Amino acid sequence: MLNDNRQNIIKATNRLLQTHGLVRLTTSKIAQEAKVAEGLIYHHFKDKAELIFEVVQNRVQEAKNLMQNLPLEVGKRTLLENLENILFAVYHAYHEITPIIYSIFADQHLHIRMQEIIEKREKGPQYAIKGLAVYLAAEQRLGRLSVAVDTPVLAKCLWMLSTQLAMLENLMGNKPDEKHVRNEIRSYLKNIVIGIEPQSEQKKKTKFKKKK
Amino acid sequence: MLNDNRQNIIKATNRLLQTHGLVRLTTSKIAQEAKVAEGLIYHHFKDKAELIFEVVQNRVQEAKNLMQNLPLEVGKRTLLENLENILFAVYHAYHEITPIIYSIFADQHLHIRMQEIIEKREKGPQYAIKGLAVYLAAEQRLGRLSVAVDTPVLAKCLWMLSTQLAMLENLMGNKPDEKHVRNEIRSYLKNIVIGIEPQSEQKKKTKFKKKK
Amino acid sequence: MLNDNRQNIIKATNRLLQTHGLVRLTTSKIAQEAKVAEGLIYHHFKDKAELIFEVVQNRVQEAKNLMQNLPLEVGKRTLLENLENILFAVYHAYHEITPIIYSIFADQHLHIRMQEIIEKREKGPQYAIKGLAVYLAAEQRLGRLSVAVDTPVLAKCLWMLSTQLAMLENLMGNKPDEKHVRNEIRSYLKNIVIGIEPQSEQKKKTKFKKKK
Amino acid sequence: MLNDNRQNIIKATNRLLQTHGLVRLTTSKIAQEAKVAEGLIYHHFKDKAELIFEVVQNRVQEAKNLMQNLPLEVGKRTLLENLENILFAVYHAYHEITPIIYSIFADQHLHIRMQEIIEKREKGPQYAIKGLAVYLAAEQRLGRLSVAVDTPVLAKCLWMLSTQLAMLENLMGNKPDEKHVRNEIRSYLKNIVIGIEPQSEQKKKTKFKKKK
DNA sequence: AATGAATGAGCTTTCATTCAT
DNA sequence: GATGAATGAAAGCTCATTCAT
Repeated sequence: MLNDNRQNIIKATNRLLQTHGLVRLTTSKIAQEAKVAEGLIYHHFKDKAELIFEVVQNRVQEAKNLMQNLPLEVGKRTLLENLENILFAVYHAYHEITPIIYSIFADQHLHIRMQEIIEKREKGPQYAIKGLAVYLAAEQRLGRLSVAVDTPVLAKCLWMLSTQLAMLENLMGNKPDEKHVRNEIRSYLKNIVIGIEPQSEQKKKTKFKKKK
Repeated sequence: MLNDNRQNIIKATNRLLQTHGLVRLTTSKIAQEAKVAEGLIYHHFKDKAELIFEVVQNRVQEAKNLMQNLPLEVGKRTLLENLENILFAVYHAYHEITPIIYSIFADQHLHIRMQEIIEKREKGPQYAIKGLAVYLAAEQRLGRLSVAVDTPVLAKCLWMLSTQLAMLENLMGNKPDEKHVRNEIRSYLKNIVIGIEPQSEQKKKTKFKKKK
Repeated sequence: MLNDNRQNIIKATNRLLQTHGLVRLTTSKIAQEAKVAEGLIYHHFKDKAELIFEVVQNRVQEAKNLMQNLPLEVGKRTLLENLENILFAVYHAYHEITPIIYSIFADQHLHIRMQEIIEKREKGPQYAIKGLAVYLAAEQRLGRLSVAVDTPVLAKCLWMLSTQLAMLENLMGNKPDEKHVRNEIRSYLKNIVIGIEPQSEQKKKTKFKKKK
Repeated sequence: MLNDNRQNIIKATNRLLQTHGLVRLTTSKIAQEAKVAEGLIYHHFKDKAELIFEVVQNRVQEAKNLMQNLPLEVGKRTLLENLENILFAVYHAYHEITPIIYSIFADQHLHIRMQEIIEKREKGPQYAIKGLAVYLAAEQRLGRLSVAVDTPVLAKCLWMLSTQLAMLENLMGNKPDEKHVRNEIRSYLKNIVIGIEPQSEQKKKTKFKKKK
């Protein structure tokens, strides 16, 4: 309860970062959005930079957490179906977060400070991707994914495609549209991951029967 | 000679955008960097936004031009070698420009203004990718790329991987290191594009029959 | 006490408007005159226009209030003596305010904004004149003013003469000099209002018959 | 021909003063309106103040000239008809000019400079009114105006009413509407000048017969 | 005479931060 | 903890004026 207002301020800042961006984000707007007095911000945070930093950090952590809750159903359904669902989840995890995380590029100070954290606290993408790599390795062990595949690299590529899609959609100002996004993802998977499924005759037969 | 100072201002703005970010970009710093009076900025540009806008537009156009000069050696070398060179070129085209473009997320005003232009002047990614798609189609016609591949989609995926790599390197604060980047790209191509080269006749037959 | 500085700013602005004119009125001069920080102006007023606006409105309201406290001694002294005192009071109410109001012609933005308020809040001259018209009607009922007179119109004319006199004195740079002003007013009344006092019965009869 | 541009600048300034006011009048807008280079203004005028001063002075002179071309038809029609026409002409002469002349109040410097001119060159209202006073004296000599009237004072009053009406209409943002203005003027004349016509029986009879 | 790029002082406004309450 | 008035430095921008051409 005592920290109620601290959370209000963080949430208000997050909301404003999302909707209006870092550039015109003022302490007075934050106070207004959080329904507290402007001065209170300085009881809870050293300065505005620290507040923004906390918000961005929260969201980076959040992205990592979301990556750890991917719908990883090892051995179930087809691999492509699973990947589609996973990439869709990744897309969703990043679509909201992207504008805030990328705000970092707008401020060298914030950027440098975040770089340190990313390195020290293992908050970088490589750590967020781990779960996906583990999943792919599991499928590989089950024989549902070609052994020729380097699973951490594939995991990274899939993550990159999903997050870049989220970023492009944001850049275009598009609101998330499930159908459109799923179509995009499916088209990537169809054209890129053609070779990653094991090529032995039996398996292929089994698989494509199921698809029908 | 007449537009000397106009160009000086644009170049100075680009330099500061690169080194200090959008948030710390002030008209007084720009004037100082360009060695002109602050008022002159407003003789050549309606306001600060228009100046930033022109810089971003120039750089986007530059990237687009670079995309049209990709090392597209159809039929020569191996496909993977060619793709590696191409993705490396794309990476280079976007490495410097990425932080600037993403900065725009941080300023709603600029963001909205940019979106309009992107739509009107066909400056979006889709147009930058065209050349790459044409190349892939040519290789496909030569039988060096599986006919199962949808070339525009593959082109988009390769572009997304290259640009997202550029973004990640920026996020980590890494300066462009050819060896490192080429290794990354090669690992992507190896793990992802495994299936896009035409396989031995038997396999292809089996596979494509099933797809139908 | 809480609004102390707000009032200081308003008073300082009024003083500067009076002494230096609208063109030379800067926020920095206002802050200096009010002995506050320049930024405080924007804590209390949306912008400079709103501040000026409030000052003008205050003074217009003041003039209106003064108009409602005219020395209206119905039935006492002679009509001309009363009118002289009234017009002198009107002159005084407007002498200071005239340059400020007329300054507004010089700024289209302020002018348009003022017009809206004048219409909405009934701050125009017509409302200031009401009291004078009521007085004249009272004198008319007492038989001290010709029934041929349209009292609202006469009230308006007397108000116009007084305020225009105030304006001319300002234009000439004359400081208010009671003797001079009273002489002027007396001369107007003598020459213009000759016919408004009821005349001998015969004349009135003749006249009003003819009017019908 | 050589002074063509000088005149263009003066006319452009006058137009802008009329439409947009003194406050936001810039040399760049003037140059644009006059279709000359900004620098040219300083070949023809010492500075911006001198240019504005010349324009205001021109218009004051113009008002004086217009006052000398009033429709003074001595002995013709009825006195009230003549006065109505005269006041209407005065109104017209001042309606356009008023916003520019009163701009003086917005700038103390301009105000002080104009005061000197008004005094030295006899450009003040008193000189503009002369013609009207002469007309009234002529009518007085013809017996069409009571000998009790001090003609210069009456002339001044009539001028004040007309110009104040012009000023009020401007303040309200009303465009000149002949019907409305004539009604106003007529109402002033009816209620104020009741007594200025000679009161002998014969004359009154004659007059009102004619009116019918 | 005419141009318009260039200047720089000064304007209005914004905003992170402080502090008395 | 909480308020919001107050600060003052610095931001974006305007504009009269100059000057090389």
